[in-house]
Amino acid sequence: MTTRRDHLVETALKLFYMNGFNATGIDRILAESGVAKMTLYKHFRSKDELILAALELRDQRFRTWLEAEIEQATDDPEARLLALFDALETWFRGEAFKELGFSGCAFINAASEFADQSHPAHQLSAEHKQRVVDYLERLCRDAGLSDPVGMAEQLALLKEGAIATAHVRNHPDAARRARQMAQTLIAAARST
Amino acid sequence: MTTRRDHLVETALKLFYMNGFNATGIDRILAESGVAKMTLYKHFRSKDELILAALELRDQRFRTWLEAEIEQATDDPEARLLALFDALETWFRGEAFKELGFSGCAFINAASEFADQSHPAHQLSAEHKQRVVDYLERLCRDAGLSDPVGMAEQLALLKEGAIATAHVRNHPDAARRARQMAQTLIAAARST
DNA sequence: AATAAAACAGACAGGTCTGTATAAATGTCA
DNA sequence: TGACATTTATACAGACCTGTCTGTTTTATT
Repeated sequence: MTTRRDHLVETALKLFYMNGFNATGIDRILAESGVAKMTLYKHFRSKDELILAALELRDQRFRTWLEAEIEQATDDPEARLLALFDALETWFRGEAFKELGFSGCAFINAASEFADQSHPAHQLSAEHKQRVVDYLERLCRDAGLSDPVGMAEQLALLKEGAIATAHVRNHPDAARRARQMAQTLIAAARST
Repeated sequence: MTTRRDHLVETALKLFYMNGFNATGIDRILAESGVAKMTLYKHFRSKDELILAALELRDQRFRTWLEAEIEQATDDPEARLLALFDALETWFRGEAFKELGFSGCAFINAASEFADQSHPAHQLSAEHKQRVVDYLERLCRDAGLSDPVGMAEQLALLKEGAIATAHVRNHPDAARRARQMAQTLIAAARST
């Protein structure tokens, strides 16, 4: 029965994502979740460990959501590459994770706050990004593209650019622009 | 003679950029700069104001550097669009702002820590991004592209994607990939 | 050299932070 | 019901934070 621990991580993720890691105190997480402080420190050795648990939850949740969104959009392998950007747009508009809204990418945010490359949270963020690239590579392979690795990296780069643009400048339509660019790039890759 | 104030803002920018805004205490900035606390509060009403001053300095410095880098690279208007990504690569490799190294984009970082869109630091970040887009639009116009506004937005999106990728995943070669993508997209735009 | 402005050092207040200690309350399961 | 583990409430330590206050020293101007 880890329901107490889970509830804690859930609340932590929400507050960390919406207000930042350093700016969110433990007391706030405890108050919001209704969990006692000693319970937190029974499950986690430190706040840092809680942060890591929250990011791991986010990684799992986000990738599950993204893959489902893409795969239920269409069966056509090439159309799935574009469906990525449709998914992004619903995310940017706050329709994906209703209780969280959209505050950029939790992992870009983590890498910002924990700038040191060797920090566990930064490393975990890099791993998350890599996992997404790996998934995109699979999609590119399914679409029969000649350079699935390269195209996956291209799509990932467009995705990161769209996220940053949507967040910093509050331009959710960056997803549509990225989609258009992806279309052009895929067409160019196909004709080689 | 604002040399004392300038030195303070300079030190603040360095520490904020390398270690984050919330994680950097005022005492550290004072110790590193050798400025007394009362001097800080004579020039700024609060830490937030110091943060804004540091970001304004960064905006000015970064854009000056970027424009110089592009304009001294070549006189060919179209080649300048690609020179953007060469500049990014030297930045990612830590050769641009020697004393700062590379810790991502200060404005993406600021938007991460101050997630609220109405926060002055977030707004200033959005303005910085917009100014860069405006500059790129000028370059696109000089290159005689048919849709300078749209292409500037595309290049900016590639730039943001490259920055995020270079920082989070520690992939400075993202600049080169973005350059390649830009080339393809420009070619596609020219042939319409 | 005299006067005014600026920067200095350092203590301090009041608050917040993480993490620990203690003891009461709650729930679980035999 | 009784034994046991988990969670709770609350107080606390020690560190750090921002911002203020006081008084001294340095710097600039005339």
